Amino acid sequence: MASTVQPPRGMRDFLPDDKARREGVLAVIRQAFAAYGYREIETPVLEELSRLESSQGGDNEKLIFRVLRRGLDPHDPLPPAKAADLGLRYDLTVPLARLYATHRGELPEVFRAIQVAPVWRAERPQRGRFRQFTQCDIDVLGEAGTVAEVELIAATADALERLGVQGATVRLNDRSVLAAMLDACGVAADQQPAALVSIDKLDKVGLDGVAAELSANGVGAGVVDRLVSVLVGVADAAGDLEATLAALPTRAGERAVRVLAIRDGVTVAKPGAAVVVDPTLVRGMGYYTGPIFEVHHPAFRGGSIGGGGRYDGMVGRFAGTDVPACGFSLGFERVVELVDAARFRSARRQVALVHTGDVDPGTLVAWQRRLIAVGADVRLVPRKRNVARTLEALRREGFEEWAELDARTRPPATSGPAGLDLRDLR
RNA sequence: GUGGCCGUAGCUCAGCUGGUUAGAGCGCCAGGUUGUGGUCCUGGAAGUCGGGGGUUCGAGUCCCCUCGGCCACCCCA
Repeated sequence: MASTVQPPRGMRDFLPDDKARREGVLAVIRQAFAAYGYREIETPVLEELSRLESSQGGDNEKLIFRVLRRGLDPHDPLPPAKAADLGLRYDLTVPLARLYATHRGELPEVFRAIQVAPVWRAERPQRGRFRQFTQCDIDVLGEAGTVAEVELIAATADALERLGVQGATVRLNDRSVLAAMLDACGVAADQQPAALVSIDKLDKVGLDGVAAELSANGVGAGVVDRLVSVLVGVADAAGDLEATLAALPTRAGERAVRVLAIRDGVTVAKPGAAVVVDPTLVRGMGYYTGPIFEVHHPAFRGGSIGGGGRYDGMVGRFAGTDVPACGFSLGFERVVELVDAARFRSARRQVALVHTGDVDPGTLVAWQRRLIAVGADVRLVPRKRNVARTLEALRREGFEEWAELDARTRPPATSGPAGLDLRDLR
């Protein structure tokens, strides 16, 4: 093992190469979003627990890292519920709603926000899943129309396109379609949440698996049969829009108008975009109220690289009056993995000054500053026994040019026109 | 949160059924060699065998606990 000293479980250090790549990807995403008139905001990493916990964050609420109150008496331990009053955010949507409620008067009527920031969930880590990870969110607050959804999807598709990520598909659905579907099949209201979770696993456990889980949850056989036949119909439609709609119960089909409007909108706005209407898409967050969407990529079977939807009820919980809201979140850690190991290197010349140990520090840094002044990034590197190996390592870091300095190298002029000197820069 | 696999020098790994001062390659350092530099030779530094308990005359090797990584589930980005 590398070291016994390690970062906390599920959290990572980023070395220069990783960091450069991540920042490069982030810059592209930010530009793609900013191009649609969105502006970046930032909120504290901590929010009041009561806000994090009452916002229908689904299972994520169980994964909150809680922060102990200050000044607790260690000899008089309180139950966890009373010992903590703040928690690390598990997503960026809840803090955004809070920010909006706090600053509504200072914000435009329709507010478009970018958020690029870490969130925390106390999950069991594995590939593409961490306890601290970065999300890239765009949200539209104050827009009730489907233009919000169309724009969000277009912007997200743009970001992926700019990054050269191929093969991503956006799946679209609407919570009300799901609800109508379950109603029509006779699923009792109190069984619907569990039923949704089961349906969500369709692509993983298959029809039989879903049916078995529904039965296990106490859904009657007749109801399961009806639901399964709907799901079979959807599956047989194989993505064909008309066939998919025809497979739905009438009332559910009627509820699909918004989804269809969004799909049509995206198709008109961005003809190449891969958008698929999928009545079995569920999504875990409880706060979604209408259209929902998710980005899938073959590299993450079963998982998504992003998702979002409309959450018209949440801002009202904080602000008192309802404000329509809709957002899309890209899972940065997963997106980064899909981006070609393209080098996001400095545009400036990267120069190494390989020097012997007998050059005095002032002279060394004077040379360094002279090169900096004419547009290079310059690193001082002590000369070692095997220079060739040193140079190879530098090249891997992006230092393509180098010059050698020893005590006999004449000091640079401290003034006057500076050109990139040490003409034998190699 | 549940289950499985794994954890030996900076890196990649070897250490058979428990037995003397834990090894190799690469890298690193020093000296020499070489057509002033990715060669070769010699020597050297470097390991709490993830951590803690236990079994044993004796544990890197067995048992328990713990930390961390990976995988599946759960769920999600």
